[in-house]
Parts: sequence; C-alpha cells; structure tokens
Amino acid sequence: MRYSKDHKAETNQQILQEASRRFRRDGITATGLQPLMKALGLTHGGFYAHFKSKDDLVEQALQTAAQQSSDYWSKKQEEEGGVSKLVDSYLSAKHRDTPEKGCPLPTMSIEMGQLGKASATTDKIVERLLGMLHSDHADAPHAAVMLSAMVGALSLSRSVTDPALSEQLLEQTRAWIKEELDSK
Amino acid sequence: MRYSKDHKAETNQQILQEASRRFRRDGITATGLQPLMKALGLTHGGFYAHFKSKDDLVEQALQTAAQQSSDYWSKKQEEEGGVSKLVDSYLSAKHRDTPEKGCPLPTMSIEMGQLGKASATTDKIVERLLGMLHSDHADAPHAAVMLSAMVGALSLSRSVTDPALSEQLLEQTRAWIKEELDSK
DNA sequence: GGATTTATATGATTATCGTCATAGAAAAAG
DNA sequence: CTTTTTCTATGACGATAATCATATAAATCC
Repeated sequence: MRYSKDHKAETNQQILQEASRRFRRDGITATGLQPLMKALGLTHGGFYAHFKSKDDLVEQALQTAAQQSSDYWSKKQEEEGGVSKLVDSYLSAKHRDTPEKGCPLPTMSIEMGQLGKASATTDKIVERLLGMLHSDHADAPHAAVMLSAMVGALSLSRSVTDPALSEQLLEQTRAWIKEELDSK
Repeated sequence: MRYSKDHKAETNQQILQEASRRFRRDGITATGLQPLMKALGLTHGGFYAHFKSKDDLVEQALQTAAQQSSDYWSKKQEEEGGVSKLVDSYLSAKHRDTPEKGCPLPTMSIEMGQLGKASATTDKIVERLLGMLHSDHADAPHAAVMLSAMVGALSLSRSVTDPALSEQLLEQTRAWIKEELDSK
C-alpha cells in the first residue's frame, strides 16, 4: 500500500465528485476517463481499481449528484419553512451558469435517457422534488407542471444565446410558480 | 461525374436528414460520422465534399430540424385555428417515443449549449414557439412558462423509467396548459 | 524485519473518432 | 472521341476512447 489504509476510499470519493461535476457540465459522452483521472493527478489505468466500467461510474456519479442536491434542497426548505426559496435558487442565473454544481436532471438524466441507460435514480429525484412542491401546495395537481417548467426553463436558459431571452425564461417561470404557491 | 448533375444536392439532403434524426435520437457527441455515412450507403471520406466539418453539419442539421418542426407546427395550428392541437401533439406519447422526428429543443439545442456551441437558431425556435403560444393567449405572460413546461415535461418523460410517472408528467402539463388557454 | 497485501502506475490493446490527400470513374463539354 | 469536370471511394493520419494485464512500491501483518 503506497498510501494509507483509507486512501482508496478517499480517492474513490474524489473520482466520483469530479466525474459528477464533469458529467453535468460537459455531458457524459463528452467526458473522457483519461482527462478525468489526470485532473486528479492520477493515471487512467488506476480507474478500474475503483469502478468496473464507465457505466458503473455514471450511475454512481448520478447518485452522488442526487444526494448532494437533495441535501441542498432540504436545507433551503428548512431555512424558510417553505419551498419558495428553493424555486428562486433553482431558477437563478447562478444555477444556470454553474451546471456542474447543480441539479442533475437537466444534464445527466436526460443524456442517460438518450443513451438508453435511463436509471431509477432519476425517478427518485423527480419524486423527491414533486414531494417538496406538493407539501407546500397540497391541493394542487400542478406539482408536475411546476417541476417540468423548472427543468425546461433552466435547460432553455442554458441553450439560448440571447441573455435577455434567457433571463426572461427564468424570470417568468419564477413569477408564475410564486403566484401558484401563494394562491393555495 | 459518376452520378447525375443534381445527385450531389440530393446526397447532401440525405446526409442532413439522417444526421438531424440521429443527433436528436442519440445525441450529437454520440453520433459518429462514419456510421452515419455508412447508413446511407456512402463512405466516410466523402463527407467532406458536403460539409466542412462536423460542427458545420451540426448547425445545418439543427436548421433542418427547426424548419421541419416549424412547418409541422404551422400545419397543426391551421388545422384547428388554435394552438391546442399543437400542445397535444407536443406532449404526446408518440412525440416522447420518437425524438428523432421531434422538436430539436430538448435534444440538440440543449447539448449544443453544454458543448459551448450554442446557436442563434435555438433562439429562433424558442421565439417561434413563444409567438404561437402568445397569439392564442395574447394577454398572458405565461407563454414562456408554457414553453418551459412543454420542453421540461417532454424531457423528463423521456428520462424517467416508470411509465406511469412519465405519463403523469405529460398529462398534467397538457391539462394545465389547456386550462390556461381556455381562461383567456 | 521479512512476507504479504493492496493502491496506483505503466504501457499495451483494440476500436473509433474527425479529418484529409489522393485516386478513380463517369457525366458533361468540346 | 477526347478532354475536362465533379461526385464519391480508398486508405491513411494522429488523437483519443474504454479496457485490462502486469509491474512497482509502500503500509500492514506476523
């Protein structure tokens, strides 16, 4: 053992963390294992001591991102006792501009669906968010609409070249959800 | 000339068509030029007689998809004199299950954004759809929300593994937009 | 302290990527 | 019929992909 006993678990965590960031920022297919390992000061060959394949890494990285997002959302909700602050942060310019730290739905999940590697973890994330939106808005069949609008607005705001249009998509979606939440 | 005079324009169209389908179904990065050309009975080398690079093809394929979608939407709108039928078809199981023939926003545009190759063509598609939703609903600041919800619901419905959840996302979004359109 | 265990590195394999220079072959032009 | 033009094919380029067998080196165990 060149490094101390729990060094492997630590390295494992670092790979997972960096992969989860790159998958969200650049896409899964566009992320190579070689550059990923190099970014951590490791060599590509060592990868298979940690994961049995790239697909294995992808699934675990999605779970990592899901867990971190879930923790973050819970914190936001508790801070204010409501879901309004969560919506604000989801539909913020900051979230739009830092996909690598954000929700994995508009990035990883959608690509995994395209690749025919859809994961049940995606269902879990969707259901978690639906639950949060529902709890604040118990009578509404609009939770699914709110979530769809959030994911769509964020995705589109990242795809469009006109900054004003990008802002408009976020802003109007934010405003509508607030309306809905207040009218309960 | 091994083939007749306008054969090149024809081949060009075929490449564009097949590329635009594959980019939407499998993703841009995951689509190779070699398999693409082979699927048309051509060899990979001939590609560069038609396009100056893959990026060039990507942009043109997006424009092709945009044009075809726009034509289709116009037809749907005229059929009924409204936008309701368009929403139904956008949020249908058929559209969900045949991304290669569908709207390029949830597939190509979003990946191009990820790759830092965002195109003004995306803005055009967004504005075209916003315009259509607006014309039916002139007083609403909700056009951007409707469009976001449509793109988000379709994307999520393709990513989720549970068929019931997938259907629910489409159905509830469909229902809400109908409500909004009727309440104008 | 010597033997064993194990985390990482080296380097190779095979495949596929985007790109391009060149060749061939047939239609059009003379 | 010969020349020229132009569409497509051949085959190679260097890069990079994912994967894995083997080597190295240091921490733990006896």
